[in-house]
Amino acid sequence: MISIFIVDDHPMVVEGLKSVIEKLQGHQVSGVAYNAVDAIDLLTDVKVDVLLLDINLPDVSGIDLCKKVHKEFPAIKILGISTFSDRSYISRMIENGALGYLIKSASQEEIAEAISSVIQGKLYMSLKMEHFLRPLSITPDEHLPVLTKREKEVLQYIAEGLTNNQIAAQLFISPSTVDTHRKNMITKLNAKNTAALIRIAIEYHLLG
Amino acid sequence: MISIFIVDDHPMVVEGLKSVIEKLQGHQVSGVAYNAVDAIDLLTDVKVDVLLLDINLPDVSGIDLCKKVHKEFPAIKILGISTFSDRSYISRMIENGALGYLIKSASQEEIAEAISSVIQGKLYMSLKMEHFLRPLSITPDEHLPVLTKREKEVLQYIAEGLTNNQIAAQLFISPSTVDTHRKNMITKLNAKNTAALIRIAIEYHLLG
DNA sequence: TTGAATCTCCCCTAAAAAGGGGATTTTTAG
DNA sequence: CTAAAAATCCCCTTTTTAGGGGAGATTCAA
Repeated sequence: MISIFIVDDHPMVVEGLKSVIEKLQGHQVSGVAYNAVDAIDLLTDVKVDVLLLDINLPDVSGIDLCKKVHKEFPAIKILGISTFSDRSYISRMIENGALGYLIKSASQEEIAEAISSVIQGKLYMSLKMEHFLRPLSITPDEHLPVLTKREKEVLQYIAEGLTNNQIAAQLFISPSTVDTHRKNMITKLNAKNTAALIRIAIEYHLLG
Repeated sequence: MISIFIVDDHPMVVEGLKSVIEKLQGHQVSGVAYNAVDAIDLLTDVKVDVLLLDINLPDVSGIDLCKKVHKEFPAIKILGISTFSDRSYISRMIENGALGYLIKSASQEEIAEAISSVIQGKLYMSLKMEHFLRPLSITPDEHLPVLTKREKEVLQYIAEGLTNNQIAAQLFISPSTVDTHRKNMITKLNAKNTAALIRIAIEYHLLG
């Protein structure tokens, strides 16, 4: 009997997953939690083989919870759940111990397949999602772009519509420096210009 | 017996809603659809009192479907379903005939209450959401900016990083025209420049 | 302590966008 | 049919960004 634990703050999603899983032979839902704190508490008490973990939780981010669970309960196989828009998060969850992810539009078959994959220790990728990630982007070296602290600050102001001069005044640095940061970010994120930079940054959740 | 029809492209959400509704006395799920086209087809055949309609559909936007259903089946009470992030869409759905909305994290009680509210023709607002909308923002005069079809096209290209000249070449129009569209959008969305335009447009879900 | 990353700053020129203005045609909805 | 909305196009000047280049100072981990 495979025990599955669900963490998601949307009761609807939890219900849906539960009803799908309980139709599967040899699977049972051993518990659910609607937030990270409850999840950690409950995981110490019940036997869990597979953890279905939503990426957007009310208290802690799914990424952090993923990390924590992976560290404290290394035997538990983690499957991320998310919507389409969370591409960048997913890679991060995989970097933090998840064995795969499911999109919320997954079919019953996909859910079953995902669970049996991770039980065997295999990586599972939701098919519809795969072509959204660049091929083999699961390799740890190819990852999402990293902006420095200062760059993020500058980015924030750019997104608000400030010019280099105005940002410089805010940060008490030279406009040239702001310009350098802007140019570096455009290069890092492979953007054609500032407008595209903002779009890409938002896609990657780089903007507060 | 109240007949409920569910439109959502996430099977999990559909399952969850279904299982919640079927626990309620005097309610039945008379059908489900995973996209707008199927929804319209099926609605002509079955008796439907309340339509639970997701805002993000794969083919048409929930807004458009809402409009269409409200026009063609005025007797059907429409309840929008969404996640937190879709604030702006919700107001638009209400402008287009929806009687309320539910967030996906709604409890069984809230779902039941929402359905009975709209059956009585009352507006239902998911409590957790209410304070996210500015008070009384349901009034039809206070609304989110509307971009024209052409403007959205131009916006799309801007977000990809094309310049006025490049966009003009794509659309077979003059660069001046593209520039005019850009300026108009900046004015409409009250943005300081193009970078801010992109951010605001994404916030308002104006970008595909 | 040494090298890499980050942050800082400057030069140059060309291109693009911003901020005004006005104006015509085409579409669309009443 | 007609008025409003949308789409088209142009002028002007100034500001900002893009695309190159180089380079010193600091911070931080190996």
